[in-house]
Amino acid sequence: MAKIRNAKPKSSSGGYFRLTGNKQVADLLTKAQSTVITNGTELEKMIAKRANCITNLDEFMLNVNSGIITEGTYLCTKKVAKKSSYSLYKKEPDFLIFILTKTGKTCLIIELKDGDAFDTKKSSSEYESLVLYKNHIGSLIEFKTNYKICAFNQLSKEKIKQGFKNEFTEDQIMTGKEFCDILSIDYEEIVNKRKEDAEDNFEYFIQEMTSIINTLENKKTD
DNA sequence: CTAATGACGTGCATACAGCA
DNA sequence: TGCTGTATGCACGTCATTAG
Repeated sequence: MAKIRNAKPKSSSGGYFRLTGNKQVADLLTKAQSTVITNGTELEKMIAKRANCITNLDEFMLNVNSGIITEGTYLCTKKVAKKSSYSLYKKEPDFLIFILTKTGKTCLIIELKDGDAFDTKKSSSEYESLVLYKNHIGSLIEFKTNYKICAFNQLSKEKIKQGFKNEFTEDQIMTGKEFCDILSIDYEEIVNKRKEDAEDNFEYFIQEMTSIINTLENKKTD
């Protein structure tokens, strides 16, 4: 759950205090910033929890190579990939998806983005990292490898493409819905759960601001 | 002139190594 | 073993410079 009211920032909020000159406001902004970060990692966790996950990539590959695993769709998290022999100097993508059918084996390298607006300045380096990893793992496994960028909250591929300054072609772009469909998990359910958080965050934020305003008013009439 | 870009800065979370 | 510092990833921002 990514809720501002539950955020417990560890580092100090000096920057926001400099910005506002009010400790209560600064603390609230710090908690909000903390929650933005949490929300991103939370999304990865929500996906991993609902998908068919691999817990050991090396073991999985052995099972594939020895014919024990022949079919199915499997999700490999960054953490699991990092611990495997397929790790690439801490430059793992967010997810790997392995799709095995009777006709072939595919590995999708996924970079997941929360939100629909991007850090446009980093799109080219994101791209290079994906290509790098594709070449790396592609040379090690007998899968057809492909990289995809996924914008979880943007339904329009054209907008995603634009957001990344056309660094990716349309078939390298995935929406959150497509991503979830591949993994057979419920996109709407995840989106709705996050909307609940948003409602709570709105209420909490307004409530806190109101309370700050009230204390200021009271000081005035003292 | 405007849009894009690179370098840099601020804040926070998390994983992990190294230490006591 | 548990704690702490460090590296990394992510979101968002400024400023100066460059490309068109």
